Amino acid sequence: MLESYFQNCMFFASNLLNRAITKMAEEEFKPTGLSPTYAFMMMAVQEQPGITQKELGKALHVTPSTITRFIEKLAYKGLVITRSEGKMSRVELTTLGIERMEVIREAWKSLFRRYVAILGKEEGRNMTKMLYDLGKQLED
Amino acid sequence: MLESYFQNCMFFASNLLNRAITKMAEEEFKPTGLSPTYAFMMMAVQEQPGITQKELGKALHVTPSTITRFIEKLAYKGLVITRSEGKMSRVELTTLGIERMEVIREAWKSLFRRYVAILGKEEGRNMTKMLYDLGKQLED
DNA sequence: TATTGTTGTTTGTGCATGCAAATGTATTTC
DNA sequence: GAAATACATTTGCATGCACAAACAACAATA
Repeated sequence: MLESYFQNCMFFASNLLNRAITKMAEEEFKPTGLSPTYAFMMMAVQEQPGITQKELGKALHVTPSTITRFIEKLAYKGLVITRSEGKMSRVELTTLGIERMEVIREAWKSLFRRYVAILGKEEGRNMTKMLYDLGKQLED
Repeated sequence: MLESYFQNCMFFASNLLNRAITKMAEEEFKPTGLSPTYAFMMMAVQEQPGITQKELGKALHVTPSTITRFIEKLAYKGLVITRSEGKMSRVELTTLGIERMEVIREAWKSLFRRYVAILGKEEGRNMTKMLYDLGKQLED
């Protein structure tokens, strides 16, 4: 059958998984009014106020251009402000942004709970670690 | 540190991995002139000539709209033709398409070899299966 | 201090992909 | 057999994201 034909291709399998988890994440983050990556960006900024865009990119594994635009949008929504310092631009949360963090944290937990409900706590943790390590191994 | 803060989120880990393997796949499929998903579509069509777009979507786990557009593009490149049969549209390879399959198969093997070189054969297979099963579990 | 190189950010552009609504075709029901 | 329903495809629209080139600030060197 056709499906089994692709089953043993890692690109294919990873795509499948990624679409599934992304969909889940999008649903869970819906109450925050942000899509997951934006929300993670907010968390990173809260965790390290005044963080540089470069650092953000490193932390979230996204490209500088993506960071620029995401931050732009978050700023437009009034959730962060940037202050440019020499050639770099530092980001922090606004009070509105800080307020919003509550829902975001909650959504994060929900996402976690949701896949743990399917996989079990142990398995969820293991799989996550595995994915992370695998990703690290494959990226140069 | 910030990175470790996100390491145990599955959405995050899956994204990391997916970007890594996608990049790899794109590189390996470059000689085919197609990006990986198009190439897989070609393979699926070859495997089951006259396949319906619905079936294609099922096999590749992509949305009907995506299929429509991909097929459109492949048809535009002269690699497939579609013949509409009632409400559905069947796809098959053109001779040009069939010729192209050689490079595609080769690229597919290269991709495989490439991650096997990093992970080992056994591990590569295991990981792929794991990803696939995980994806299946998480998608409803 | 003018030049050259390095590094962080931004902008232009392009693509994969999904969702929701529209369209066209088949099937059922009355 | 006309109307309603179901199903496959297409279209309109939006979004996330990357790459490459441009830009801006800083550092080093001659």
